[in-house]
Amino acid sequence: MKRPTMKDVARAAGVSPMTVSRVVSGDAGTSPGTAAKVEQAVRKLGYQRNDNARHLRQKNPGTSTIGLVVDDLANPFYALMARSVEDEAHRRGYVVLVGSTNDEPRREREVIAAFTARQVDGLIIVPTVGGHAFLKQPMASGTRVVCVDRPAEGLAVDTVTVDNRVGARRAVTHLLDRGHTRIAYLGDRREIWTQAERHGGYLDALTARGISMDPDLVRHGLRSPAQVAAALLSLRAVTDPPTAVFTSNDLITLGVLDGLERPTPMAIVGFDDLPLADRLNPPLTVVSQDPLALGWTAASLLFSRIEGIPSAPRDVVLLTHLIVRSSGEFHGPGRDPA
Amino acid sequence: MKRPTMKDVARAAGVSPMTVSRVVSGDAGTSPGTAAKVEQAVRKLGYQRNDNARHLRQKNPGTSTIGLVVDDLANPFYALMARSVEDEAHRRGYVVLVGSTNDEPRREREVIAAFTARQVDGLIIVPTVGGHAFLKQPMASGTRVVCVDRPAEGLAVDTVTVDNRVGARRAVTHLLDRGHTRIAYLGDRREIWTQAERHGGYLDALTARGISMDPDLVRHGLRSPAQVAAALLSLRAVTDPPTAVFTSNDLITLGVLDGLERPTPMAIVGFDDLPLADRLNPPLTVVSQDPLALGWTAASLLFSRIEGIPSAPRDVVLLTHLIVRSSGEFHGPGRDPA
DNA sequence: TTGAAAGCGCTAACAA
DNA sequence: TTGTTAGCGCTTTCAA
Repeated sequence: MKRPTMKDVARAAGVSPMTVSRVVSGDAGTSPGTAAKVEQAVRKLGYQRNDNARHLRQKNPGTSTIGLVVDDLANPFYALMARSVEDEAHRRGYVVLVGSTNDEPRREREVIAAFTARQVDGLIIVPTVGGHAFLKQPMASGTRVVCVDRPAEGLAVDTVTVDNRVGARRAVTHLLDRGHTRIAYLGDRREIWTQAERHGGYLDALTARGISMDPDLVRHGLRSPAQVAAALLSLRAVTDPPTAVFTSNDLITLGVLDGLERPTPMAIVGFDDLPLADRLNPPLTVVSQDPLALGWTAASLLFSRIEGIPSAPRDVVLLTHLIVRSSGEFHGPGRDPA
Repeated sequence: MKRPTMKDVARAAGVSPMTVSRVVSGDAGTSPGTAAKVEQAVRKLGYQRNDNARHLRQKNPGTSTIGLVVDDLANPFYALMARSVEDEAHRRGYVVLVGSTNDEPRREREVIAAFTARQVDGLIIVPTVGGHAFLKQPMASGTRVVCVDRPAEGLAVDTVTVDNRVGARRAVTHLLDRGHTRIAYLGDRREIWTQAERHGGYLDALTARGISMDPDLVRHGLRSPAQVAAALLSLRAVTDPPTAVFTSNDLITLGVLDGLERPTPMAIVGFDDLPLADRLNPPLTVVSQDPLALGWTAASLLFSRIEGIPSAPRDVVLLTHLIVRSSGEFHGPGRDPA
């Protein structure tokens, strides 16, 4: 019932615990004969080394454990990122603790505290909206930190993001090119950095064409399908309603699609690609980013820090792509389904 | 640079390490005055307790860490499950180590070994195809195990699955009811329990109608979009080609949709619901299961075991639902797009 | 090649 | 209320 320890193995093999340690850890300096005896005892008892105890004593620092803290693991975007991080970690012999913050600073702090208490060597985090000075303590005592998707307020660390603003601008410009002038913006909380950036790109595009922003067409803080549905409804009720909408993340795009008849009576371009996007009617035009690349880049950065590579914090910006399908086309009122 | 220890705090506060331990762990028996001194020293040094060391000594066993081992964390289905497990774990003050097996027994063993070496209290696993007797050792030494999505070969543990066979049978029967008699089966490796079950359900449905299975219409082992595309192509080339296809998981459904013109020239019913499934042309009929419920059930089972609740291994079977949209309808050859 | 002693950071058990 | 001693399971260091 209790786990066997090295002492148990030592007794069974008739050697000292130190010899067991050497054999189990593959250190040199044991005769083949003794090694065989020890290995047999290990098998017989079902012994496995306790790595927590090991890391406590071992001079070579580190637990070969990292923590990954995302907004929501169930979001396909973060799921892909997580898989990518995990693959790289596994390749290097690390395991990964994972946690979702739900974008709540309090939960983020709880999760991070639980991870650092377990002596993770590093942390890859998608920071929530609040300040992150609380990370300075663990960093000072050796925990490496990399931010991904968004930068952390008040914290100078390696950060991997995409060109959100450019991507959003491109999306909205695409809509303008198709003849739309009444373009709505639907986004999550603007306190979230990516959302602020994308909203900025929306404004950039309008400004470049000399179109003044109409506050009636902008909705922030959409975090649930119900909120998206409500926003959409209210949008269609304004005088001179929008002919197109730019949606600032995948969940909002999904929400809008759910709230619209088919074929879509409003043009739409969304941030984040979606499976099946090309099989909708009309096929969905999107700004796509590569979550696997984000995850891999963040992991690589983290591991090079853990391995002791110094230098000032780096900012890596990956590129987005506008995938033009056809949901951005302009259709006059009274459009007939094709 | 080095992490401060209790000794450091003790020195800074002018007390013994034991007193620090009591304050930090919220144990009774320290005067408010000393507690305040200690807390101040903790803040000044940025001290955080090393929980690995703590768990090593603490009589109360357990590390408040569990491991979650899935086939592929990037698969939305497992991502949802993971989130659900993580939520329940967080609610109970546990953290979760996560790993993907890619359905490779070797990687599964590596991941599980890395987890047990870190003294996880329990494991929730989606077992790969191989035998799992190797789990008996950790189980004997106290690691609790729950299987989810599929049972583990040669291992009697709590298991949470869905009624795969019934669901598949319902899907195929739905197709038969719509007048199809030439129905193809596209599945992943049949060694995977869920796939064998679903294939069984497919056979059940045919048998119930006295239709004999045509081996030309059955493809196993589809694990990539390319393989699915190839299978689809070869299917359409057989004499008397199928008018409908039953796809045995979400990835295969996606692959088939990608390989088909629009509107779909072949009826299709898939296992697993998909976002946007209802907005396709035609809307996709599916057998849906609830990954959140699977995750939550597995987690609840695991935690009750960890808390010491005994009893013989339990098998929990959750229900699937046929969501009828319209991709199952029968259309003669030469069908005109609507 | 092997083992004994000490100690990693913490807490159980006891003593003051 | 506080501190001392011992020891969790392991590895370092040094001696045999």
